[in-house]
Amino acid sequence: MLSPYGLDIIESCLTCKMRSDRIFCELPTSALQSFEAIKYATAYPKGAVLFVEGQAPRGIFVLCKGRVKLSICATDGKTLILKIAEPGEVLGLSATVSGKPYELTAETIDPCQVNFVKREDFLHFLKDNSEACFKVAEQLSEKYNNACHEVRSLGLSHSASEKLAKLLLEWSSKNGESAKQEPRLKLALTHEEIAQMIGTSRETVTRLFADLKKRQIVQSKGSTLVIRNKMALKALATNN
Amino acid sequence: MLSPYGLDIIESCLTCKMRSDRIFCELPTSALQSFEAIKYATAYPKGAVLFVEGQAPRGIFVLCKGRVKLSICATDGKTLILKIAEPGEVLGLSATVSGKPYELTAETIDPCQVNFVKREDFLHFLKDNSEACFKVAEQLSEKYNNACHEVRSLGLSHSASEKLAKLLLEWSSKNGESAKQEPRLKLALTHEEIAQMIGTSRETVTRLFADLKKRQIVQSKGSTLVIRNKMALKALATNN
DNA sequence: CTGATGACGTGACGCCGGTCACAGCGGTCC
DNA sequence: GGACCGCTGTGACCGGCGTCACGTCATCAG
Repeated sequence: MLSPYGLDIIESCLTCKMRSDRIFCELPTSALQSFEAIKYATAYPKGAVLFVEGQAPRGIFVLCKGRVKLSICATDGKTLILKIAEPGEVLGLSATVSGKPYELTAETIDPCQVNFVKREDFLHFLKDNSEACFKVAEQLSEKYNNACHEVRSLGLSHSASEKLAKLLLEWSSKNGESAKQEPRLKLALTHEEIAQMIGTSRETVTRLFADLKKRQIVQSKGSTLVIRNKMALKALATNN
Repeated sequence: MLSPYGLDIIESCLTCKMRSDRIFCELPTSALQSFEAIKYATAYPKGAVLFVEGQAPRGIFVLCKGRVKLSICATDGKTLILKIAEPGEVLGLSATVSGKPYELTAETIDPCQVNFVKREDFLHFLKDNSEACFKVAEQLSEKYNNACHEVRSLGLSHSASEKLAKLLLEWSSKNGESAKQEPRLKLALTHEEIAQMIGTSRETVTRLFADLKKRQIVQSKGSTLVIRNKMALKALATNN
């Protein structure tokens, strides 16, 4: 088995060990087999661009391994990071279904393994597999839901500190850490990128972190962040 | 035919004159008939609330006549209007498909005719009608697309004037007015509501309009607004 | 006619946060 | 080692806009 970019390639969806909570994974074997026939298993290095906003949709990208940064970008270069996609997510789905241009840009931030399916093939696949079609609807609902949360965070927050607090709480709830008294999380992003996630400037993020540390709400040990006062952080996230 | 709230009720989807660009309208007759069997034709007065964000999804609301305000709301009462839905739109679709709570609030701003379908019935309908299922996926893609535009507008704009200019251009492009040299549009919303659409305060909207008038970019005649300098407005929408 | 109500208009004030500028501080590559 | 580069930390400045306060105008009930 060749392994470009240091990845262990998952050869077949039928034998994939992750077949649990993934999208096209719980399909009947016959459907999975026809999916198998139209997919292209591909690998990308860190920093590769899967698609760019505004492009005509070529097809879907099922992320099997690695993380992908999803962002939108203004004409002046200002960037907003919407999400860091994790394995199991389907990227470019809505554009592929509707035929409209990709509405955001997808760029790998790890070496990634991706199953690509051409739009034409995918649409035929959906016509023939009503279960898959329903799963697509579910997945799109999920994405819409996320987008609504993003809108809420961007549109209804009063301050940058509120948005940062929300982001930290959201991150801590993704690992099993949220239940703990003092959740820990890895800060895999730079201040610049965090700023782009909450729509503010790099300097502001630096200052906000300094403030949180001074007020003993968080504490950083290298690249891990410990939330020492969860209540205070929640208060910041709901007030202003 | 009874007509509550001054509406002419469209009795059947099969004979509906609007069967063109609507969602469930281009289905084969057999599918339309089973849709007919599960839908409840209902009517609402102005100001009625179809559903509230956070509620468990009861089902979908197909808007046949009238307009519906879609908004999200913060704990402190601050409101963000996402969209004014027009006839043909399906409301509550994503929540009904995913089973998660409605992510926004829908409130009529005209007397409205609505076809309601219970979640359970609707899911069965989708299982049996793969074409309908695909249409749902298309519709959800559309909604996702809209949400992305909203995120872009909220997250990447530098100023309130930029967002207002974007909104006015968007409105003028909805009627056939956009091609004209000096497009006209009806201002059906109050300054307060416009403020809630672009995430700013009522006073700011008033001031922005005053400024646009002073600079001869727009001109108001009663409740209609004339865009006198489209170029300048576009410049405002892209710059800062 | 009069009071109430709701939308619009406008000045004053203050603060959040964007921007610029620069200073430490690891890494990495010759 | 030195040079370079990307990230982080901080101070100074100031402009946009949220907020408060108040005034005007149209509509409407009685």
